[in-house]
Amino acid sequence: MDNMGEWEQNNLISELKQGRELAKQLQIHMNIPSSSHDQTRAMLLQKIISSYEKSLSILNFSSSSASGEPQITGLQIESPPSLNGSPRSEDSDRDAKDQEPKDGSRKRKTFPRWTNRVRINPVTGLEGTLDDGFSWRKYGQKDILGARYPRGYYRCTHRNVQGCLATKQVQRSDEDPQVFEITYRGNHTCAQASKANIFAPSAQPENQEPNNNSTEPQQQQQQQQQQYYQPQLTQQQPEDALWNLRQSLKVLTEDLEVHHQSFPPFNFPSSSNMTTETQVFSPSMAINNNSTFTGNFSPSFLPSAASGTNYNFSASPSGINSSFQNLEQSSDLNELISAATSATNSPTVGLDFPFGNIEYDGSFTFDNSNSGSFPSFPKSN
DNA sequence: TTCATTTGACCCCG
DNA sequence: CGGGGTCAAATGAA
Repeated sequence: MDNMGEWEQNNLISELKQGRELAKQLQIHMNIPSSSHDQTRAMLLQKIISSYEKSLSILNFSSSSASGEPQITGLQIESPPSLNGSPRSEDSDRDAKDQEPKDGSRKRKTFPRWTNRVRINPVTGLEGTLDDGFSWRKYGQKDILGARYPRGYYRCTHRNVQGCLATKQVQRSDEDPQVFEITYRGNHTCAQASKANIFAPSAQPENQEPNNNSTEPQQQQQQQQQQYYQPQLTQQQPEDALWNLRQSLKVLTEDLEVHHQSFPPFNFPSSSNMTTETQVFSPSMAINNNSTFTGNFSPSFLPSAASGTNYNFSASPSGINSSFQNLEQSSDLNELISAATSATNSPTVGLDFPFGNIEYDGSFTFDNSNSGSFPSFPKSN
């Protein structure tokens, strides 16, 4: 905790520097007309915004947490240990809990968590967003007291292999069935994160295709969707331009994050998210001008987005919408959701999400609860 | 065959 | 003790 301040400071400084650099680059690019540079400009702009957002969020957190809670940011740092060592598999959770006692505080600390609320618009039909571009594997579903819809539990597909402890919970809002609350815990430490974030081609294990830089996200989403709606798709490339944009956007945020995080663990998605969300929609969108995107770029996963990418470009076929509605009515949505959320790798084919577009509600929340202490071990509860 | 989801049981925390 | 979260066997899909 002591370090937190320092850490935050460093992050803040690096964010600001980053923003400055990006602004300079933007300035340079402003003078260059070609369309190809438009993208670059958009990216830079997005990055700059992200940078500011992060900076602000860092400040906010620090001030807010004053009381003693460490910040999310800080927390994140800690988590890595587990990762580094030997990745534990599922069992680890329990074990971890047991083991924790060392420090003295045996609270089970959880990772920082933040919640995004995503709204799906049946009308528009884009999709998206339930997934953040990461591959998630559903490991449970539970009916929650007082909640009409069950909560789905997801963990990173690479947990066992890479020790990625990121998890998320997806719950549909009672009041507004079109709204889903996605709670993320922990950040991705797996290769996905880097991939997703970076759009550089990286060699990746598993299933990615060489073609797209970051295909994963797309793939994932689709897969899920596929299960329910479609047979598999193979990956395809979405519209290049859009695609690039998104990627770039991601990259940006991620980039930033990466910087600070020298440590593995968490990026603060939230931070980026928070601000980002606003940014994302408006500015970036505008910049892009894609009719396609339209709202969809959803912020949904800004948080994770930072890490992942989502893309849903899809031109969604009309069919989806209808299906979506149906689902909605039935309770199938949940399933869909889960599917959506957990993506594995799916190819992108467009469209796929039954849901339609998702919009960011704009709300997201952080839980600092855990911040009180860091667990040596990251598992969530 | 491999991998993901489903689902009931189990465990821990409050 | 109850609820939330996780495990893991069973099942299904590709």
